[in-house]
Amino acid sequence: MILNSLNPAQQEAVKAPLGHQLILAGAGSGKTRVLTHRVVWLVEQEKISPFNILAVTFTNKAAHEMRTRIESMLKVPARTLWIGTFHGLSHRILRAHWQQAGLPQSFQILDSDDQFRMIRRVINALKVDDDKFPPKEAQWFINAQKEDCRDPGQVEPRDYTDQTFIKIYQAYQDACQRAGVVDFADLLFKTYKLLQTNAELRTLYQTRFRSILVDEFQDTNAMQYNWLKLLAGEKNAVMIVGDDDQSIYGWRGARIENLHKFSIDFSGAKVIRLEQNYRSTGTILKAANALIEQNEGRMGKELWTDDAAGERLTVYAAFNEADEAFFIVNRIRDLLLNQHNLREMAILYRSNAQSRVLEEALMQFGIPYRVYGGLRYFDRAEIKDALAYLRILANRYDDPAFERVINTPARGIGDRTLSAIREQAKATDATLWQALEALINQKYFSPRTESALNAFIALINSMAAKSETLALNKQVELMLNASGLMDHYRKEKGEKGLTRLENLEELINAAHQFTQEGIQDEMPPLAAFLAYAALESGDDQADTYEDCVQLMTMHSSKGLEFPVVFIAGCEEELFPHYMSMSDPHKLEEERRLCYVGMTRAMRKLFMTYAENRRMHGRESYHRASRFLHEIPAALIEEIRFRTKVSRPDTNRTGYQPQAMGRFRIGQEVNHRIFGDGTVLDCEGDGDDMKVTVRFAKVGTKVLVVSYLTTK
DNA sequence: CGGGAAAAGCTTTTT
DNA sequence: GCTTTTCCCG
Repeated sequence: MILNSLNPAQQEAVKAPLGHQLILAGAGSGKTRVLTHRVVWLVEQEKISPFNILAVTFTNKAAHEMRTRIESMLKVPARTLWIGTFHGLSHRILRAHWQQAGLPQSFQILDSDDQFRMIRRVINALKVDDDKFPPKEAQWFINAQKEDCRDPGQVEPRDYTDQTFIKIYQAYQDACQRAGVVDFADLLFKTYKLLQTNAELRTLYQTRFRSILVDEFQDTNAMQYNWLKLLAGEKNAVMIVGDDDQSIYGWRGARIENLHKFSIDFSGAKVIRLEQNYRSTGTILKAANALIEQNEGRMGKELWTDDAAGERLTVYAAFNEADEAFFIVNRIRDLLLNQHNLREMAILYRSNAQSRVLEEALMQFGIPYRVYGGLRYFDRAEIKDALAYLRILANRYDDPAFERVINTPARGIGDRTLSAIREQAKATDATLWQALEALINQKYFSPRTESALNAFIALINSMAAKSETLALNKQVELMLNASGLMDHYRKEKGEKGLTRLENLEELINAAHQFTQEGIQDEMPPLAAFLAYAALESGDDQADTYEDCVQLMTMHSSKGLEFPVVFIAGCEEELFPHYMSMSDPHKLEEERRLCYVGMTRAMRKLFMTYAENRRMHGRESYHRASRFLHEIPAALIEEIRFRTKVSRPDTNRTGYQPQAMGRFRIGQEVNHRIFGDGTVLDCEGDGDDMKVTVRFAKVGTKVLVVSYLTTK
């Protein structure tokens, strides 16, 4: 094994004796290399079998990447090595011991949308006022309780509101149990409870995993911490890798203090700091260090580099969001002329809503771009419909699937019928399918409704019978046609229907591909495919080969790097976000987010803000973000076209707002026919000047100035 | 049952 | 304000 490609701190981490280790790994310090080398070291030097190693990550992407790297470095096969997400690993354990966990063998996983619908149904069934107890808040409450390992009976109600939420939590758990479904938090919680109560299984896993490695530890929540502690037991060695300065998921339950707790709970834990950065220029690191120093209670860490200082950061003060977008686009065009590829550039922002203006500007200049973090494939409505059919084929009692499928496509089963079924289910503590059968036996429905319902039951049963012996992809194909889903979406007019059809057809391919690659242990193919869809719904979406500008939130940029980074919207109220400004802890998290954004940049970092921005329909004026003021002025080159008049230069391809006469980018204008609008771009001068204007009512148009009046 | 109008959100996201 | 969801009616 070759270790001389690693620096001393990295080597220390890789070669550390078997015991607890806390690796504080700064941004761009090569933590994935350390983790993968460590696993190889354990196998080759410590002679630990891959069978005895467990590596835990947060995302499937990270898990896949780690496995690929380790397998390419190891000489022995690593199939027995467990690498996965907390959820994936828990799922695997629950599948193996479904009986002991009190689950049906065919149990299915609810995603957050399914969970939401289920909770909404429970609230209605309990006749609780959903204005006072919105499903969203109930969902939040339930997940927060689970993250702290509390069953409904273990929650201490502080007031009447809590009592009602506890009632909803209890009813929701009962409904899940009857339907044989578990939500994401349940995967971990049930595994935790299983190992806690079942000494035999606990010993089995504790004996097996002699060495445990956890990535991105600052993102763990309370339950994940307990889960890990339980699995580690008294004897096993645990190495965690994390960075307190990059903790940006506090709002979804991540506990930054888990990093501090680790050194106490896991006795003798040694702290190793990886501070040498291999990504950014000295200037970028200096700026990021200065920013993060403003936070209190840090574990302490300062990134440094052997690299040159590089260029100063560019800060641009824009009039408004359109001006900001055009500044960025102009810079991208400049960079293109300077041998940069589009894929080397990223535009980062605080919230997704900011992408629209940026997209419009990019589009106007014909610059290809890619927005990350849209709707994922397995989250699309048509795909969820199809999956719901598959789920009900596997398990008739899957209530969320039943609700989705019962009248999609429309087959004459209306709301009234459905509420009768729900009432019956509630009254007899049964699943919807059971309630439906009971009501038919009681001759409850009108003949017309009854025949529609019988047709539905027959459809599901016949699909199940027919598809039993088929290969997975043929099962999917049969279901899509027999259910009428294909016909349903074929009828939908326009581009939308066509895309949906394509998506459905793609599902057949996905199923086919899944069986080809399928190494899914003992699980039946259909159950395995459904679990895959719920747990691993495509973060492999990135076609990095396409050369285009990358647009994403700073949250989704974590772990990535780009030669050129633009951070847009560096204004008070937007970044830090107004929802996070009053709480010092939230404010510090915003600062860490800024730190994450800045440390994505390898060579050049731009930070821009708009003095005037339309937010929630209002024009609002904001000052530059405090984060900009926390960066030493010497590291910044500020551009402010309105106060610093630059000489007109016709050779310049960059931004020239001074040469625009009466109109400038961002100006509000009025047109006799098109109404009010905003100037997006100007070309030429005098009366021949052409102006691109986005009108509120009719969209974007290019006009000659004489038809416009300033506002 | 589907379309249009009214109403309700409106930070960040993975599993 | 703009977009998504819900609600109501033909």
